[in-house]
Amino acid sequence: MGNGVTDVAERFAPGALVAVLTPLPVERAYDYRTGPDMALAPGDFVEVEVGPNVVIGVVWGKGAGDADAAKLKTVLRRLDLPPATAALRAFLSRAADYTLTPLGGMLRLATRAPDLGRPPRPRVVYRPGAPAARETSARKRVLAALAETGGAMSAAELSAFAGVSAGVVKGMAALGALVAEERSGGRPFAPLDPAVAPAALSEDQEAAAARLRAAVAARTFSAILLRGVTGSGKTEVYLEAISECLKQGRQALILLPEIALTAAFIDRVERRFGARPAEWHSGIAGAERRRVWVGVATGAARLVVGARSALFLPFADPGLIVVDEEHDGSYKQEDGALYNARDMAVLRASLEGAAIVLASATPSLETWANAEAGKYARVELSERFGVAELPEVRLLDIREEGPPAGRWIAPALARAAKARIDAGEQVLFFLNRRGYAPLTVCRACGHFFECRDCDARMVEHRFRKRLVCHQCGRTEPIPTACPACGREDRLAATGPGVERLAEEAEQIFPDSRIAILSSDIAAGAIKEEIARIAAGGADLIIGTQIVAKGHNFPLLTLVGVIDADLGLQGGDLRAAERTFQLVRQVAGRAGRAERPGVALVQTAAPDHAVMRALVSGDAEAFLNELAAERRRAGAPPYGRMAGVILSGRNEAQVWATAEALARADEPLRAAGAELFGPAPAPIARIRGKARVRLLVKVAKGAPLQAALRRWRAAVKTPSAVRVAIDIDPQSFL
DNA sequence: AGGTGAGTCTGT
DNA sequence: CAGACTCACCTC
Repeated sequence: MGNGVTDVAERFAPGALVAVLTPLPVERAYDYRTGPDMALAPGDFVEVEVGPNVVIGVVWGKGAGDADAAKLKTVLRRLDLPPATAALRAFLSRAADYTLTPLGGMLRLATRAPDLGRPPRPRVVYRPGAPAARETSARKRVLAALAETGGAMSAAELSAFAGVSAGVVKGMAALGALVAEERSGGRPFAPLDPAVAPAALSEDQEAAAARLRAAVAARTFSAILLRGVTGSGKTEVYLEAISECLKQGRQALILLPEIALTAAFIDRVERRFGARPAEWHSGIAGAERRRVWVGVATGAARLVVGARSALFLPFADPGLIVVDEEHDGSYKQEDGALYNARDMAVLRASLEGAAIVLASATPSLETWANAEAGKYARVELSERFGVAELPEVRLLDIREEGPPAGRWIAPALARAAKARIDAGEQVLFFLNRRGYAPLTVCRACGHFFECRDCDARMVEHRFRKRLVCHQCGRTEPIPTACPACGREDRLAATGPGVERLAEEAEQIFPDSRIAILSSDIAAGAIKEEIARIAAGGADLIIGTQIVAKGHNFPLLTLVGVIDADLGLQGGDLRAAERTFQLVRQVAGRAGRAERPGVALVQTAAPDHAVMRALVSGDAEAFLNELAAERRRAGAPPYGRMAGVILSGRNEAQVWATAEALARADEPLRAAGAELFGPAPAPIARIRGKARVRLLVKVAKGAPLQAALRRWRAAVKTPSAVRVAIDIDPQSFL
């Protein structure tokens, strides 16, 4: 296979040389000797020493035999965990090759759970024992709870389920009315039952569901773009595919772009399948994290709902991966390795022989192009389920009918909003800017506040009474006097943020209930706040892009996009695409119930292709236009790119390194690639580190990674300068 | 990642 | 010229 992954069932006898991969940032597996009384096979989890530390490892195959025999150590022990499957090992290898990440770093992503080397603590569960002397009502409830769930439960589960105190359970155990029993393994995963609440599907949805079911039933790799406008019921449709996958006895994974969405989504799965799926993201920690990891590996956990890191879980036999909101930028991020979870999900599905569903109302150009090229099947949901049309989108040219200076709500928008609120409906003002104002200037001397550590302005957050850097999160109090000229009370907020917008809205709509939704709200409180608003707890919602993602507000009929041009600035390759996706998604929040929705989009560029596409609603034409443009420019997905960001504390050294890399570009030219730069990165300094970027561009199909690897190996770069290579960059920040 | 041993800066 | 501190290097 060329990636060092062995398919044949090799066994390694005591004393044999085995290659063991550890979750350290190293490129390859190291050789160890199999311990006495130890038989190992590829994929086995083991414990080994690396230097002075004991770490977890995976038997990757036969030892290479190239290490100094005197240095060879012996595998300490084989761990009692299900072995890493050949498919998982192949996935880690291929993902490492693709993203230019050390192989060990990929294994680290796949073993991010605590105490994998320790055997799990046995669980004490209770079952009914001898009849109790006195049958109190609390005791009856405990026994009824056991009868109802048909099994044994831990003390904590039992008291919660029966609604009694822990003391009741303890007392019954002491009397012998409950018998304690030790069980190995953690709390079991409740079985998901497809028959609990089958969805009532429209004809359109049923046709789509049938195609997804067939893809899952085929038990081979296939990729499907599931496209449906907001409100078309995509989720119900792909839950049918999940249902089929569960019937096939295979596991399924649903990836969501944000943790904030998982809680509500899990409730929804519970309603459909009668039990909660396993949940995986950075907020799941400790014993629960371990339980899910092991459950996924043994196959006990049948369905996982999680953030991008869930893609690296050690599934025993996955049959379906769903990437919801596949166009979402948060699938591409740095957590140890730079990877796009959507692309890696396709790779994993192909290696696992699984189906993959990429769901979106506004697919990314990459996915759309793959569907156009016939690589992905295309399943469309055209109707909005039980709803009127997609909201009508109208542009408000703020150059002609804009608000007065220092104000952001145009009179026409204010009038429309007032009419809706008076009719008892909800209105949403969307502004993708947190805080009060993006810029604070001294009117006396022109001084403005910049972050000490970043090339970025400090943003005023008036509610918190702080200036905040949105790059590094640093905060400082808002001074009353200008630190440059010392004049008092001359500092002026410039430009809009959601907080300032709320202030303006309060003046226009003094009798309305206004709610702000932004990521500044604590993660735990967001779910309740959304529920409160959805139930009619506010007349006017003012929100950042957090409102664009998957929340339903049934009373909402008017969306006002305050500054549609915001995302178009900065000359980013995907600016137009992202603006279209975001505004369209936000607009789609309006008009869920029988009332049709309207979106009023404030722009100073009404002739821009994005704005025209938003009005016409013709996404297909817009994508065709974008595709033609990218094809001409040889840009992704019709050409390939890699972004290279160099960063370090010493600016001169960072530049010198970038220039040295730029001079040594023969390996790149040999592969037909072009190198651009060095240039200062758009954010030239973050957390005190200077940032310089290079860009590598090559025709589609050229060996980009191999060329990059040769290039990097040819230039010796100082370790004080970090060189991050981003394959298929999403943005150039 | 995390430890080590060499190289380097600071203060005498 | 000693002692602390930073940083490149290695891990089978």
